[in-house]
Amino acid sequence: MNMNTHRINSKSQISKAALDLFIKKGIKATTTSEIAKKAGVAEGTIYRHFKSKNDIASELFLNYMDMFKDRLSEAEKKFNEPRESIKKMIRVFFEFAKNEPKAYDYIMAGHYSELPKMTSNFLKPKDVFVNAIKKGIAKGDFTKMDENLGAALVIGMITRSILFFNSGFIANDYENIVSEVTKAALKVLSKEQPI
Amino acid sequence: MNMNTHRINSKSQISKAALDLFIKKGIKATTTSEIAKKAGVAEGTIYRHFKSKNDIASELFLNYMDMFKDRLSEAEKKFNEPRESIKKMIRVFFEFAKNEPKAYDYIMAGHYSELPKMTSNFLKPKDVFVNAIKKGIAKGDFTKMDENLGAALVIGMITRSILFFNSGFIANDYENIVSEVTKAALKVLSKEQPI
Amino acid sequence: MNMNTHRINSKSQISKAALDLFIKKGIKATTTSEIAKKAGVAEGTIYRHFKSKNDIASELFLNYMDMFKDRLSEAEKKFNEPRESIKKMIRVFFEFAKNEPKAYDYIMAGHYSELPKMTSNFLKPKDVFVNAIKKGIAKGDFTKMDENLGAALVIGMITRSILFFNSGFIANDYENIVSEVTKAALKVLSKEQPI
Amino acid sequence: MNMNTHRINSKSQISKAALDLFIKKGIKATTTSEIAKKAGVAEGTIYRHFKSKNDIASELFLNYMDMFKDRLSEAEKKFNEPRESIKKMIRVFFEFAKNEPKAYDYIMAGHYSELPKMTSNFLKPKDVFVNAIKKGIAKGDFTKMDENLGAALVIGMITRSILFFNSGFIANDYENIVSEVTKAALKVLSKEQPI
DNA sequence: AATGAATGAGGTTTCATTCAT
DNA sequence: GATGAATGAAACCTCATTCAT
Repeated sequence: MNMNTHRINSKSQISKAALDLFIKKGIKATTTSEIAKKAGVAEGTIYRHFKSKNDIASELFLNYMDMFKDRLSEAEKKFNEPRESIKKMIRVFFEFAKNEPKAYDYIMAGHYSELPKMTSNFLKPKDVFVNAIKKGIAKGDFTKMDENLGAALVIGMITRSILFFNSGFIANDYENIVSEVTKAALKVLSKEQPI
Repeated sequence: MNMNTHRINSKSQISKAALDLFIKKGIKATTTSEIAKKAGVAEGTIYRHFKSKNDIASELFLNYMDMFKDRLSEAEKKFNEPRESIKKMIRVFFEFAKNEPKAYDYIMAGHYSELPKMTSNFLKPKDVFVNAIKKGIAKGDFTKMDENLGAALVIGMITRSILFFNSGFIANDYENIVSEVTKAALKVLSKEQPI
Repeated sequence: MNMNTHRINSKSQISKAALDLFIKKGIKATTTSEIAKKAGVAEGTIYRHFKSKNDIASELFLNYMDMFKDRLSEAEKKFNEPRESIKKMIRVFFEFAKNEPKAYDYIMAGHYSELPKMTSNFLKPKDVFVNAIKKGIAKGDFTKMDENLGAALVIGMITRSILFFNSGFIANDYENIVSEVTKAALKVLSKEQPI
Repeated sequence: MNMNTHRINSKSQISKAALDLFIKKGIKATTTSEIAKKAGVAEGTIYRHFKSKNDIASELFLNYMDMFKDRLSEAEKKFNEPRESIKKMIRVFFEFAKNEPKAYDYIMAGHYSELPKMTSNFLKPKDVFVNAIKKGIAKGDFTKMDENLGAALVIGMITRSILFFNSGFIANDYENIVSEVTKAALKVLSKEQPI
């Protein structure tokens, strides 16, 4: 009997199981026993791969947050034109929510607030927006405003739209929503009325 | 020794203490012992006023959500002009966040998702926005769009701005932010560029 | 407002309520709050009349046990003829079960075993049977046997029959059962076949 | 320190400890802490083997009741002659009380009445007696009577005798009591006077 | 005498973590 | 690496009793 047959990667099984449960019930409300059962491993096995339950939660959060921020960063850097950067970032935001729904939900749910202290002196996704907006203002493409407020407005529109869409409140199809949100964001940021 | 016998109002002490802790740590992560200590009562006293810890959380959520929705409803009904309704609702939103910061935080934090099932077939705050937007579109004041998407855009801008403001990201003063958000919301909803 | 209007006798209300509940759920499982509610008094009132919850249980047990034993004693003393004594005692036993069903159930349920220590150096009901049987043997009316065993046989038949009857297992009517049990008891005790 | 790690059989230790305590004090009055201490395990260990304290009580009751009923059934089936069946059943009853005194006490104490609801639509021990008596009446060996009443009389004599014997009221030796009770039971059931 | 809010000890249960295998 | 029984601290909750009114 090959003990490793179906145990190619216990760690990733555990991560996946934990992610699902953390999203659904929160970190505190998820038990190690549930994680183990869902991952198909023994409870003790969790502790060969993670220091503690919170450790799983932290690792997941940090990884996904980083991944998300990197995708936004890439999008931003792709264009010199701030308007194009913003457009691309909005699309990437929506795409991330669509293609990595669990990662997205976990990041957004804010369950990490249950963690002791997520020291967050690293670059955050919002900072990528702030940068792009700052550039746009400097270039004269965007109307003068506090760039953090600008980021709040744009990110707020995106996230709430995704939330409402996922809740089934909005009938429009996905592409349509992306384009509506993009239009709205540019309206808000632009000096001149976009056509 | 019996300092709390016939305390003016044990129930409200408990509610207040629980609210603070629920916001800070979530419902599950808050212990009844912490609530009791903070409220200055014995742990058993909690159960003379509430059926369970979750019961406190539910009552708080339902009460505050109702209060919030009522204030928005009032604001909406005050004007015939949808644009004026929206303006007032945005102000009321910000005002609620400022004057009842704990109620606001609790509602927004989404900790109630830890509760068994908050059956929410009652009128939600977003529905008040949806109504006003629908009216505005009918009247020709607002551009044609899915009214739920419109609500998502407006509410998203408001909530994210409040979040960023409370996090200290935005330097602008409060009044300024309210007016910027209002301007942006009308830009997004309007057919014609507002002056 | 006359406060005493419906409070003629709090103590007996409490006793009655407690008896019902003790029978149904046992002493430990009955709460003072339930007793108070059922008795229509405040929880604190219980402690004006009884030292403790167990005190109610003891008082009830002692009172009813005494009452029961006295009725049996009376029955026994009424006749010189042991056979007649036994007949009467069996009838009194059944009658007690019928007329004071709660007292009977409480005594029989054995819930008093939950009490700290029911010191039982008083005369017990079984001793009345033992006496009558001893006399009958001395007189030559009853067959020679350990008088305690005789009492066990007779009491066993009575109590089990009542139990089965109250459980709805036996279709016969009450009178019939009394007479059948009496006949059986005499059969068991008698030297000669009773006619 | 970890003296109990991989103890031979924690579950049976817990069962045994619980049985003793349930008999002595009742289910409700027995605490999980007492059970754990007596079983030599940690309190939490109880819950690896049982869903709840009541679960232990139910399992014990169901198991022992079944075991008891099976032994009676076997005894009944061993003979075609109803008189022989009854004789054997009485002996088996006494033997069970002697050899499995705790199981017997637990079944008889009626503490299971503290359990939520022991749905008892399974075959009960008394039904085995009812069957044998019915057969005896049909065969003309036993006098005509309600077979449930007959079972009540016989079971009553047995159980009360055992109770009195265990309480030290009866001086006779065990064998003697069994034979006296058997004689009495046949007297009660038989048409003709047994010699 | 009566009330009932408050108490707090103690009950049952949960669960992250350990460790012998 | 993996297991899973056992642990025990700590969680939630109950309830007999007290005491200011």
